[in-house]
Amino acid sequence: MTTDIFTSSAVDLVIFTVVDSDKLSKQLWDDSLVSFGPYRPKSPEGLSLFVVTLPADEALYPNLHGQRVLPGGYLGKDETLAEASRRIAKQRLGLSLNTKIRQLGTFDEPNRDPRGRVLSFAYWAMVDFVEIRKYLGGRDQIGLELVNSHHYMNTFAKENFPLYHYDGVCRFGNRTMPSPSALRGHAKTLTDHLPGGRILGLDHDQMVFYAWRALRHAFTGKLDPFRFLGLNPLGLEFRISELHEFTEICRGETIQRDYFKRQLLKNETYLLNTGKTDRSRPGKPTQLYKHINDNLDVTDTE
Amino acid sequence: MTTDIFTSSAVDLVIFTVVDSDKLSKQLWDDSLVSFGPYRPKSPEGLSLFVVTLPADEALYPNLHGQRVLPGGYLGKDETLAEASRRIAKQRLGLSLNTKIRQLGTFDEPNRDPRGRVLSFAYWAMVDFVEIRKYLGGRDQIGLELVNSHHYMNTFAKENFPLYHYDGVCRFGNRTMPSPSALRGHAKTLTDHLPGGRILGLDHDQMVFYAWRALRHAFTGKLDPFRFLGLNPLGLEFRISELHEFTEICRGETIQRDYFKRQLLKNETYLLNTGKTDRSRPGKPTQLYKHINDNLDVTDTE
DNA sequence: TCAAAAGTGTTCGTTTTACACCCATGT
DNA sequence: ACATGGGTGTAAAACGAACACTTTTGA
Repeated sequence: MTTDIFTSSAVDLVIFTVVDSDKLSKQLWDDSLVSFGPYRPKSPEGLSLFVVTLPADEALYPNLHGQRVLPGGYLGKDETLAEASRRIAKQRLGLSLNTKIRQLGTFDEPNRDPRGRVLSFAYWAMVDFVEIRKYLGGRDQIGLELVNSHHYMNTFAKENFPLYHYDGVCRFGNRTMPSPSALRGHAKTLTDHLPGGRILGLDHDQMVFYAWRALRHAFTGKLDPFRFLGLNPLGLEFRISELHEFTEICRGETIQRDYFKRQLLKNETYLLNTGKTDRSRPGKPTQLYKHINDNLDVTDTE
Repeated sequence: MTTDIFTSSAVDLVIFTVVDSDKLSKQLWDDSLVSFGPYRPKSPEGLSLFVVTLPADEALYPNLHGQRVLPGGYLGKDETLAEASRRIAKQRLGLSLNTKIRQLGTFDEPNRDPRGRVLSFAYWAMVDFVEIRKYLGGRDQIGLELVNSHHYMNTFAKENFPLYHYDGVCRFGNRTMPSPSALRGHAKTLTDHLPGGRILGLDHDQMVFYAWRALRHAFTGKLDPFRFLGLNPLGLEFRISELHEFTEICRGETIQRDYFKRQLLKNETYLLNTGKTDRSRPGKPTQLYKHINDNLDVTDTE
């Protein structure tokens, strides 16, 4: 342990995963593992973005009874923060984090942890649902908390302003566009000021929100999101429309179908047309695409 | 002191300042305080961006003899990181940091500090040159290191590719645009791979580079850079062309004069035309502008 | 025959880039 | 007169948003 006399150093992990929520309920025995808050879709809704959570440790946090938090742990003696992140994922979730992990920032509010001064180094990553699925539930009650879905975005837009007023919307917060107000800056709203209120314990809602904002980065401009994340959660071959949906959910905004495709397939894309046709869904059959790099494995820590 | 048994926690500060390098030499007795590297302008060059440095402590770092580093210090017992940053600025530089300070990230390479494992929390800010000027030189040899200037940018463009190939260029590194290569990501070059080689000791070149990238953010889109920085270094009333130059130096790229002005003065600007005419420079007299908020003081820590 | 999803043509307004020329000043 | 820096007109190109219509399938 590396607790010193005055402060402890901990690492907290924001681990995202994306899964088709229709398939989700069929694949899981116990759907209390998956928390949608008040945003459980009534009808099939396609992809949803989740974050991995655990119940708060009753011994450490008697006041947080029943609340859920992000997986975390102490920083070990001779570890780097990245190493600690992967170790903690392994120890607390059983998960081998072999995608890219990124530093989020240090959370150092003196009162952020009721036990005393704990510095938290937050890291984030996205993992494949098939990896995390094995560890859901069980003794440790590993679970998923909804971060975003089309259902959430639609509900939000109905109860507030249309989505184009925002620079991105998710259940853990949003930012309004800078232009309309004379302030000339983004105005952000976190869960404290959202109708649903806090979702996770401690300051972990903040961490999820900032991690989500970093995640949005993977989908800006001409960037290759798979390369950025070190992960392709869509499978080896996929439809453009699947990538479209994935992008919308992660960015928390809608993107025109036709424009998205045209931009994507413009010169120097990271996609390859496999030439195969997929007719697994209703409607006109589609071309399947794959990533130019067959392997996105992450070997280095950064 | 908060050194624990295994690791120390330190805060390092990347403090930027902008000054007209012509005025600079006239105002300073000893211009060895200001290091341009090989990029000292021969003729008047206008604004330059600098970072505040100190000589490395000979006692702590016998191997770094003669090298300069960022101001830093240990994290105190009951301080937040932001408080520590302001305290260290005061103690090591005499400076009251009353502009916005921002977290840069945690540097935790096990071998980054030859003394042993030291976690470094880097913060960055921009301060007014008139503030830092008082403390330059003297016993502590507080000095400035060039980060960017038109002279540097022009030299760089001559020796490499034209500036539009880059997403921003400065003496501590640059990023090439994502599009031309098939990689679909930004490719960055740090001082290790730049002809001049390392500039500061330890891993402080990295810190300056990442801080500079964050600084560039202040000048994107419709953002008000003064609000972002908590500082207006141009004086109460200034020319558009001064703001233009300030922006170019900080972003490390050129922006068209006419386009810059039109964009800036479009609806909902943060500038006010004072109606005054300035004829302090050759050429046609100019309108002077000021910021809509007379006061940019920062009261809260974040 | 119809709904669903994909593919594509076209329009329109805005943003960005570029170039050009004129203006008002001090020297 | 002219160099200097400021102001502005205008045009082309690129980009983004929107809309509509066609295509191809399964039910």
